[in-house]
Amino acid sequence: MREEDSNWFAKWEEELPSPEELIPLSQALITPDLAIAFDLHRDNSNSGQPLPQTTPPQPNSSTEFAGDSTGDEPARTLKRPRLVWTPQLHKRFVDAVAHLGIKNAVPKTIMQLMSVDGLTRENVASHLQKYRLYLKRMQSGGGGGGGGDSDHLFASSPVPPHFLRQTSRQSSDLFIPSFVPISTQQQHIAAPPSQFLHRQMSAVNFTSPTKATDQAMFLVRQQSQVQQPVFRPSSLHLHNQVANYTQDLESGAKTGLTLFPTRDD
DNA sequence: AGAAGAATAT
DNA sequence: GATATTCTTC
Repeated sequence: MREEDSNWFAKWEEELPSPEELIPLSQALITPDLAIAFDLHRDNSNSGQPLPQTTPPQPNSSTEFAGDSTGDEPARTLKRPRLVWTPQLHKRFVDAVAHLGIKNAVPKTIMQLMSVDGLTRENVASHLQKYRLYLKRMQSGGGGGGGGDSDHLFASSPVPPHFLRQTSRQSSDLFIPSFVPISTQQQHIAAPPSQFLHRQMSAVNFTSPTKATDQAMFLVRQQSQVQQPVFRPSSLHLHNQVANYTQDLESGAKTGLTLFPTRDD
């Protein structure tokens, strides 16, 4: 039973740094049905590749109703399928929170930063609540243990130090959102097809050497011109390095991720 | 009124 | 256990 854990972890370490993992985040969202169908927690080796979106939960498009129009209501009163928080999606979540700072990291803002089409504030709120509990748990006694086995999802994404501050507020979080939401609304923005959209997020490198694993997760692909982050803690300068997350948004595809691959607007 | 957060429910 | 939904408070 536990062997599996060791296994996937070991495997994880070796296979993580592959470019595949670093490239596209275009498929951050998977429909629950799909997730279940493909049995997600199988192997992340190919998680970089967009999942085969062959069977979207397309409710219905034909929908011929004999006299009743209540059936075809694209309204918002429809029940969305359960959201599955994949490691990719969670990563995006953590990034957003990290760059907003704990203070500004509220569901709405996080949601906007993530700019995932279909993602609701409630989705984020729920996840945030759980994530906070995880952080708290980690502060209590998780530090030594290094992590339980019940938080695989959260463990899949490194936790910025700012999240784990002492139980007291040192100097609050003086974080300046170094970048603006892709779109205030939930519309897709037109992106130059031939242009890479590198959303550069700045964050401090965590000093917790959980092994090369963590580093692998920092999508440090290239550090050509690292734009000095806007935020600059003039005061205490921790001995942390400034790593830059580079979120590769799909080039040429929809800039905003979408929960629902099939859309007919 | 609307959003955040905690408490519950599925 | 993971998400959703409800409830309370701001």
